Order: sequence, then structure tokens, then C-alpha cells
Amino acid sequence: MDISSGFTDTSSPTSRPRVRFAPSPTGFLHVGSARTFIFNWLYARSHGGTMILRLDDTDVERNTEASVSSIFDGLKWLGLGWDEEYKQSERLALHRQTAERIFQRGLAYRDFTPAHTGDSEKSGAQGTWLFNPGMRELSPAESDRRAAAGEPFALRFRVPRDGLQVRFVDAVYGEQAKLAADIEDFALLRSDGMPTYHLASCADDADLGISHIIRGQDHLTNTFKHVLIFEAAGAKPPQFAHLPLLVAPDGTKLSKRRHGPVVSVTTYRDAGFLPEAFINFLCLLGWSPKNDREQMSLQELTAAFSLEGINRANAVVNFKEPATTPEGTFDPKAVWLNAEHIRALTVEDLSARLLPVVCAAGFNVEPARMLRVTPLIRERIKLLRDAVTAADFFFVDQLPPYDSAELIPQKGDAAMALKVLQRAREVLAGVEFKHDPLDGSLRAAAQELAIKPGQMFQPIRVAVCGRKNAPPLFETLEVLGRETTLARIEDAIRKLQ
RNA sequence: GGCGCUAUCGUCUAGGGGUUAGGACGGAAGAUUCUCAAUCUUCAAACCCGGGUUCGAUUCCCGGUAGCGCUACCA
Repeated sequence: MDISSGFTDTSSPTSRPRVRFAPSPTGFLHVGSARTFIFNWLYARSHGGTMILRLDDTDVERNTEASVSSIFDGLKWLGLGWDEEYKQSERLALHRQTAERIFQRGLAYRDFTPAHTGDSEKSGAQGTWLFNPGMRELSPAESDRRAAAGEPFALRFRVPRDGLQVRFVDAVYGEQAKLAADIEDFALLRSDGMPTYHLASCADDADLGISHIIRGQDHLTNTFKHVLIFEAAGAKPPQFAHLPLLVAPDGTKLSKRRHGPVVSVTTYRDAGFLPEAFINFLCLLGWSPKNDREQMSLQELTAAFSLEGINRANAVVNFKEPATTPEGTFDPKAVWLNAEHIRALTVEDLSARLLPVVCAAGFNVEPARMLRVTPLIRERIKLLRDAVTAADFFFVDQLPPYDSAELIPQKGDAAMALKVLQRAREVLAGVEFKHDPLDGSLRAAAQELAIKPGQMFQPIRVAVCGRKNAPPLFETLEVLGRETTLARIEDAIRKLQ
């Protein structure tokens, strides 16, 4: 008889799914984990379900507090939140009870073999890797005797060795089947009594009433073991949905060691990504709304999300391998999406997000001023950080030094630049500092000097901005004001003389 | 090695027995413009290979190849 699950969806249409994100605190939150969190969250929200955060911290050796706070930092930035929170290390009693129940049913056995020291004899004689010979067949009496004598043991699942097929249906990968004979007698309890990931995870999933397990595809083959555990523990396995993995351009799975900080969520935060843009980007990796939509708000994503839209092939996060320049390393699509989301923000909202970034860069900026500058740079920045270089001249008293040759307009010379600036000084002393009057008077001045408007504007632009590429001139002058403008033109004239 | 999964432009993807194989990012060219952006237009760019099935396969099946995953008293 086959052990199977998931062939029928017994959940009624009205039942609320319960999903969980279960990171193990052994490192920072990386982008693949973030995407798993997001997909779970989206599924829960789009079905009126419950999102659960569970720290899978059964590996005492490798867990760190720093990792816990790093994961919370990342999740907090995403801003999605969750409904319930658990820590596996606080649920050990449940895990042991579950192990005991499985053992009592004869579906697990004690393995007194000393813990493996390494990868040793895995590829040895065929079949021997499946279990430790001798232990599986130990008589109950002998097993009890050695246990009573205090001999340490690991508890192993007694995987059926007949022709049994373990089956489940994956919402993404379809029907899955595997011969139990190809599954090793995996451990449930370590010799120190601590549960393994497989046991703790299944025991908790059952106990917490998890209805859908949405996780990385690296767990696809583990799921056969999990189905075995659920059944042995007398629990109905939940629905499964495995997500294609996020990989680096070289095809290998993302790792900080190999690929650097681009795999950490906080790197995106610190570079000035909008969380909603980052979420949008991650959603497009391995999932598609199938309608050519790309830029989507969280509401739109929630409405569009479905397990059917998830595809099966690994997705490359297309960052540049040598993580040299911070901005140049990100996937160009992520950067583009961020720019799209920036433009979708109201000026007030964008301004409020820009302010702390600019202040953190060392500029002393009033909120009111930021609000006036924001419309001038919003189409010129892709990451929030870009505001620092795009708008610096609005925030300083003294312009940083620039080459006076920059003041010379196209097809002109220093004499023309000087003439332009001197005329501009006169004009700007009298005109009202509003877009239209500035436009009109400066164009008129160009005509008087018999030069093109561009030749008139460029020296002024460089004089007030300190560089050639900048926001539109009249709006810029408006924000800068007469005093600053005239002072900077004065400086420019001095540079030319 | 064993077992499992996957394969459409450089990247993310849509599609699906008969299509000019669609979109997006990035790239190139052009338009617009006071510079830069933004915007608009255009262009280049893909069905891994081999067998079947079929009137017809990129699509369905099988095999190969490649990549990835699991194969721990890690998760």
C-alpha cells in the first residue's frame, strides 16, 4: 500500500490557509529567503489566511543572536509583518513527544552507533548508506537494555524497505513519487536528545495546523521524508508548493561567501531600494502574473498572486559577479523597477523617504526644502541614494570646486561664458524668481546677445549647480532663490577672470 | 555514485501541435528637449541535442546532454 497525500484538497473554499516562513538563524536574511517569505505572505493575504513566522533554531551549534536580529532587520524593512510567531527551541517537548509516539509505533529505532565524524563512507558499497547495519534489526529487548544502561543513541526513522512508494502532490511540480527503498533511515533525534530539522519541522507544522508549506525547491526531495513523518505521527500532511531556487549568474546557489553582499536583503535596503520595489522584483523571479504586467503595487501583487503562476526552473538574479561598484552590481531589472516605483510615489511620500537618506549623507536639510527639491530629481534617480549626488548643490552653501572650463557653452569660448554670466547677473537681479519670468527674461537675454538659448543656459547651470548635468534650469533657480543664484554666478565670473 | 527536479532572446518571462514565437530589463539607433533624465519610435536578440508520435513539432513521448537539488545526529 502506498503512503500518499495531497491528492484531494479537503480544505473547504472557506477555510483559511495557515502558512509559515521558517528560517534558521544561521546567517543574514538573504534574497531567496526573502522571496519565500513574500510568497507565503502573498498566499496568506490573498486567501484571508494566517502568516506565521517560526524560527527553526534546533541547531544550537550554528544559531546566533546576530543572525536572529539580522533576519528581523530584513523582515522589518520589507514591512509585511506576520500574525503569529514561534521559536522551535521553545517547543522541544512537542518534538520529543512526537518522536516517542513514532518510536512506540515501531516506526523508529535506536541507533547506538557513535555520531558520524564526517562525510566518510557515503559512496561506499551500495545500500549501506541507507542505515547502520545491525542497529535497525536490534531486538527491542537489547535496544531497551542498552538505552537503560545509559548508552547514547540517535533515533532513526525505520523507512519501509518493501516496494512502497511515497507520494505527494506538489502545487508547483505536480505529482511526486519516490521509492521508499531509496530513502535512507534519517535521524529524528540526535544522540543529545535534540530533534533534527525534519522532526521538529513536521511536528511543528502539524501542531500549528499549517495548511500549506511553501518553501524552496531544495526541500522537494526532503518532502518524501516529511510525508513519512506526518503519517507516522498520525497527522495529515499539508499541501506542498516548492519554489524554484534563486541562483547567481554562474548558476550556483546564492552564497555570501561566493557572491558577496548582493545576496543580503539589507544591502538592498542600504543602497536605497524601496521595499515595495524590492518585493516586486523578487516576485518576478520564478512567478509570473502571465499578463505582461511588471511594475505592480503590493495590492496588485496580492490580487494577482497564485500558486499556478509559479514556474519550475531556477531563476538567475542577474547581478554583476565582481561586486565592485555598489550600484552597478544589482540586477538591472531591480534597479529599473525601483525607479518605476520611485516615480509612482507622491512627491510628499518620496520626499519623506529621501530626507533621512540625504541627512545620513551629512547634509543638513529641512523637510520643507526636501519637498521642493524632490520633484526636480524624482525622474533622475533610480535608488534613493542617488539623491545625494543628484541634489547636493541644493543643500550646501559653498559649491564644491569645479573646472571653470565647464562654464564654456557649446560652440562658444570663455569670452562668451563671461558675457552670458555678466548679463545673467543683471537680468536675475531684477526678475521675479518664478519659472515663466525666468524663462522669458533669460531667453530674451540670449536673443540680445545673439546666441542660442542653450548657450545662455549652460553657463548659468554650471555656475549654480557646479556641473553640466542637472535638473531643468528655471525650476532649479526657483528653488535656489535669488541670493544663492547671484552669489554663485559671482563666483563663476571670478573663476573666468 | 544513487535518487529527484529543470531546460524559450544575455537576464526575467508569455505562449503552445500550424504564430511574423509575445512582453520586459539591458544593448543599439532615432525623435523630443535648456543639459541630464523621463517619454516616444525603431532595430538586433531565443524555443539544448537526437529520435519518435503526427499531415505538421519549439509545444506531446522517449533518450542524451547540461544545470540544479537531496543523499548529515545542517537546515
